[in-house]
Amino acid sequence: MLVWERPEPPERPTPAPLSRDRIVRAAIVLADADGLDAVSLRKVATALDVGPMRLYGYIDSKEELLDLMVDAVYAEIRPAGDGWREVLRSHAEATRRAAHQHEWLADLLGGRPQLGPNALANGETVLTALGGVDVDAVMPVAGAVNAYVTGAVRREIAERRAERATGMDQQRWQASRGPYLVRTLATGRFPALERVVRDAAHHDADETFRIGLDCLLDGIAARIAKE
Amino acid sequence: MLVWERPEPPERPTPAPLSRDRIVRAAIVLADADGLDAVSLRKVATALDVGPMRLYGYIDSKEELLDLMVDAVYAEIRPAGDGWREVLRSHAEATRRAAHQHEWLADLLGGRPQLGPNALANGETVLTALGGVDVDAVMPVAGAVNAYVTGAVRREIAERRAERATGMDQQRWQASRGPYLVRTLATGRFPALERVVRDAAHHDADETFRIGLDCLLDGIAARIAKE
DNA sequence: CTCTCCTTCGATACAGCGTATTGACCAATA
DNA sequence: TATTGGTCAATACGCTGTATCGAAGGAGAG
Repeated sequence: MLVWERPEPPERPTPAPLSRDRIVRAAIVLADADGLDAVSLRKVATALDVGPMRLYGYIDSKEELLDLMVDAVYAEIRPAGDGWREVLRSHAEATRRAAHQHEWLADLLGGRPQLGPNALANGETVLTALGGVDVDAVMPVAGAVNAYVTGAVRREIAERRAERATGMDQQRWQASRGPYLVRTLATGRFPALERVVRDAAHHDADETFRIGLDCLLDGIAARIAKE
Repeated sequence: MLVWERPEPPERPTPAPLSRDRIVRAAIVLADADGLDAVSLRKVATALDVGPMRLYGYIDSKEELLDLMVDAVYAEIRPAGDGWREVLRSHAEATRRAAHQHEWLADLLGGRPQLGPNALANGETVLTALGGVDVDAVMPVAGAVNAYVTGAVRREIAERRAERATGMDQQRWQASRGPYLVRTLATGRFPALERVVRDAAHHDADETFRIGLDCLLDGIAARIAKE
């Protein structure tokens, strides 16, 4: 059969060039836009114009993808400063900033040991800054700051989401949590809570985070100086 | 047709008596045994000998079930002691103990605002203990302890799981994380990390938790005393 | 150069998920 | 007794992560 009447070979779809980097980037775009629940291997694959199982050439499971996402964010967290205290604070605040930019990070923080290269590099920077400190105290101290950051960020993001959820349709505000809390406090069963809500100054999220962090750093300074 | 040859009416299955309490208990049993992933509305329903949709009479969504589970655990956390410091420490350690008993709690801690009656009662107890403290400092201080506990517990449980996962089949140990870390440290790219791993005393989980908590409480004491 | 085998890869398929829909059933009313 | 209204749970939908397996492509032998 002549070329002219012979159909072209079936258009072999150019296999989209793939890499962990492209996959992770696509996943992060999805997560930034619509939260972690929006990250499914199928959606990531679709975004890359690829079948879902293609991804399994690059990762073994979805958990690994999430690990890669977290490590990718750690690349943006570069603590800096002079002396252990400044570096620890910088690390804490950079992590918090990253979580503001990628709220889904709050869902993952502390969920699995982070052993990716960027997380390790981050740890290295922090531990280097603690080089002058008694070596036995280094891990617990760095760990404590990490723990505080994890917990504080998670709570902050959780609250932000709750507010957003109730604020979205204000007509449903009536059925939502604000009035529930007001009603509950009004029962008088929680006088201490009530007092604080009524009388205390309202610190914003930045202040609250900084106050807790300062307390922790003060306590660490005292402990380090003691030795 | 005579009674004798007439069949009995179809056995109407006695509707299993249900309640939020029974549902939550069943869910907790599942989660304790096989982790949060093992908690599906279907499995909970099956455990109660009931169709999945029956549950929606008692809860509106799975998230609500998880909220109820967390609040049920808060019922077991009763901080006690004399003075704010003892109560805060008691709260922290009781929460940690609860997470040891219910590892899935670590997955949920800090994930959503806890407004259940037991969580509120818990907060009330803590805030009462902080009654003598400057009212403006109470929330940030209690929040900081909560944040630390959340983060520390999450990391601890995450590490415990990782160890368990690699320890389970020790033949696969070779392909697992331990050697990866050894190899990575051996590259020399992380000298500070290496130094700490090599030279530092290894605190166990109890000590590590306590050290961080002590730092935080020391810092809080200093801040409170200042005013 | 051709044929065969082996490996690689991704489409299909599966088991399970949360929950919207809807049809059936029961009790109360006309 | 007939009808209607409301309640409740069985079915069904769209989605998930990933095991399986058939097909296609490359390498090696005749």
